[in-house]
Amino acid sequence: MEEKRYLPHIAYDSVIFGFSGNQLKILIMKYHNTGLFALPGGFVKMDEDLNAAVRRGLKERTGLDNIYLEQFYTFGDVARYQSGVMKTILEANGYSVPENHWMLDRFISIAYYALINYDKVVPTPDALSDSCDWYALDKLPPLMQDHRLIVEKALQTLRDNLERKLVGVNLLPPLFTMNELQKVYEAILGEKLRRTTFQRKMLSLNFLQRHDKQYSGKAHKAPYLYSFKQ
Amino acid sequence: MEEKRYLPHIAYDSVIFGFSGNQLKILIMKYHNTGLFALPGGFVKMDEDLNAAVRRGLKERTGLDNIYLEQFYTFGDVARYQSGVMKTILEANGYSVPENHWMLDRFISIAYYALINYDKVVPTPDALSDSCDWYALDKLPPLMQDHRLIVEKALQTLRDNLERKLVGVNLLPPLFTMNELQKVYEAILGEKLRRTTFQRKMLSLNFLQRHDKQYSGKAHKAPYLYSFKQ
DNA sequence: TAGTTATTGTCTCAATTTGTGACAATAATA
DNA sequence: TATTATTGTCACAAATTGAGACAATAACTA
Repeated sequence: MEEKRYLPHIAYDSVIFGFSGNQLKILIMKYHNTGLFALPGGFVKMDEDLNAAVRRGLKERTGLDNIYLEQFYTFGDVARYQSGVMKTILEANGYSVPENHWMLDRFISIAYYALINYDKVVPTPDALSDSCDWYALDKLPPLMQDHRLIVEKALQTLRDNLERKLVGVNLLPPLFTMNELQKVYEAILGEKLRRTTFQRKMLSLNFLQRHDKQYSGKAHKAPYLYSFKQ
Repeated sequence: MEEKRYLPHIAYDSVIFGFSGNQLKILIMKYHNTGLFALPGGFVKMDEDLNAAVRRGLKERTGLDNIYLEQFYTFGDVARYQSGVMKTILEANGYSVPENHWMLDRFISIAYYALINYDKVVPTPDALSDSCDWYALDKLPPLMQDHRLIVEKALQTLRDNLERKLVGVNLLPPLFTMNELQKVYEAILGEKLRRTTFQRKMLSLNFLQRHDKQYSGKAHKAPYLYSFKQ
């Protein structure tokens, strides 16, 4: 936490989405000895691109490179600045915090969301936290500061983008069935979709490559596997 | 330009769209004695909400409150920081600039676009610039730093949002004809639209309130005037 | 081995939306 | 009174989407 290395007043927060058990989940950090839950976030080094800083943090939390990442909003209200919270966290970790410590200042935060393959992730806490875990969106713990709002805006943006881009595939492994893709869409949109209409729509977009069938061992017809073209 | 009053490293830029002569235009500042053109922008006071700072700047440049405003991206690459440019501008205005002046630091910039009624605006330069003028999008002067990129991303976002929200009306006066609205859409999308389809679409959205006809003095049927509901 | 079960791929038809042109209505002009 | 330019609306075709039907099939059951 060397003071001079980071841009003051500037932070980022990331809403990292994964898909498991037919549910949309996100990664949440829990800070040492405080009961405080927060989104994974961090600071930008003096000579580092903003996007690079976020990818660096993502790599540390998930072990993954080349993550689908999108910036969606910058939160800049004065009210989000509560120096007491940061002080609590730092002191719970044994730091003695001078009044004018840079981490107690007001921050604006650039928020990103990421879509990753749940199975590939090894959630990893940082120095200040004792866990980094998946939480289903409807079972989030109380989050510190305005992080709840950030999550909601991330989900809203993801929904909006889902209809324009084919981002849903980033939550799945390279090969997936049409039904799995539909479940992802249903989890994101929060509504049931019609099987035939969904399949027709997806295929008409010409972004899916069909592969061999997947024999699941279940007593029914085996579905095709698909991958995302390009 | 009192140093302590602004958050360091943080700026905003605004792409202010207006509609005139069937063209989309934006406001561009020209700095004193430098030949440099730039987007209107500014800094955030220590105790000021980010959005409030942008509205404050908008008010100064246009004279307007209650502007339709949307944040669309935060630019945070290291490469956008060119201390030489800022130094040139400051020195051309007679400031003597110490090496470590806060305005020469690296900045990240939160970019917004605004939609306003062209006729209501009184473009007003700031202390460092000698003009603030409308430029058609296809006749922009060379812009400093990455401002060209910011404009392009603003236009892209505006296009994307046009299909989801009914933002186009913000570029028109309170009462407008269907044809005027169509011209706005065509200017934003950069393509001709079909009259009947456009009219049917707009009316089906149920956001338009029909008023009396507008007698223009032209030799043809007078069109209805519309306003935006709510 | 033949029937059963659950799910899948595909097809069909209806309903809705969009593309395209036609045409009468109308405000000012000649 | 005819002409002109544009508008509001309608009609029909084309395309897309909604909703269900049904045969195909992988594994299980008996």
